[in-house]
Amino acid sequence: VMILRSRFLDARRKRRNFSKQATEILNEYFYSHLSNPYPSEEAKEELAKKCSITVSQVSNWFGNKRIRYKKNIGKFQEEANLYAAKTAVTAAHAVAAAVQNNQTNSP
Amino acid sequence: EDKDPACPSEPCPSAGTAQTFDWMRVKRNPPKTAKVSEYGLLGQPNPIRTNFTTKQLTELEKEFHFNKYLTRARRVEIAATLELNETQVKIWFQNRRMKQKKREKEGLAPAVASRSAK
DNA sequence: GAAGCCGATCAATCATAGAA
DNA sequence: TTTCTATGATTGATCGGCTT
Repeated sequence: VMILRSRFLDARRKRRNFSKQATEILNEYFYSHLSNPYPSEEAKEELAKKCSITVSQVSNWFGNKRIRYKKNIGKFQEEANLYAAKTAVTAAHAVAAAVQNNQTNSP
Repeated sequence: EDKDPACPSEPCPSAGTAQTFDWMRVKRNPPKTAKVSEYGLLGQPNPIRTNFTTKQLTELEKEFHFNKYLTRARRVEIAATLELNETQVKIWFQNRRMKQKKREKEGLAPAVASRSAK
């Protein structure tokens, strides 16, 4: 039959998931730019370096993420809140550190 | 069920403000490759994304190896031979060139050596 | 002013990795 | 192990911008 669907047995067969931290970095960027999750070429290169993946892989990741996110926003709500909180905590730490440093220098 | 954007300027941390931005509303127009089938009859307006056969892809690939760009005449020829629109052939070559460029850019010096495999 | 190209993206699908 | 879901990659086709 039409078993010709053997799409030349692409290279997608040997797919490898990205590292936990790479996904972490990508998601942080995605959710902190949820209003416009379209990283520039420069931003993609930076993300690629941080994640130890190629620029194309970064593009693929954002392409898939955007499509899948808008396909079912509800499904990503929990994840969205998670990263929103994470960035908030990071910001809080920065402020706390600044305050701490300020007090230490004020006898 | 949508949430009324009650607090647009106030970053209330505990509330999951899942706003919908413009990029989430983007919709692509369906492919103009409608091409009502010859004897279709089935209420299939248009299969949307055409699935090229192995034969068609092989011929296109062969032609690409010969010429990265097509002339109008050649395009008409190929389209007729492979039973595709001129547009489909044109688009295929465009995509193929992009693919070629991508491969050249990446398949060149992986930077970090990988001579530890095998 | 329509037509082709480029670069980015979309959207559907494939094939596999991983969870259940 | 088998089934189902999450995810990276591929690709025909679209969108906007620019050139011919």
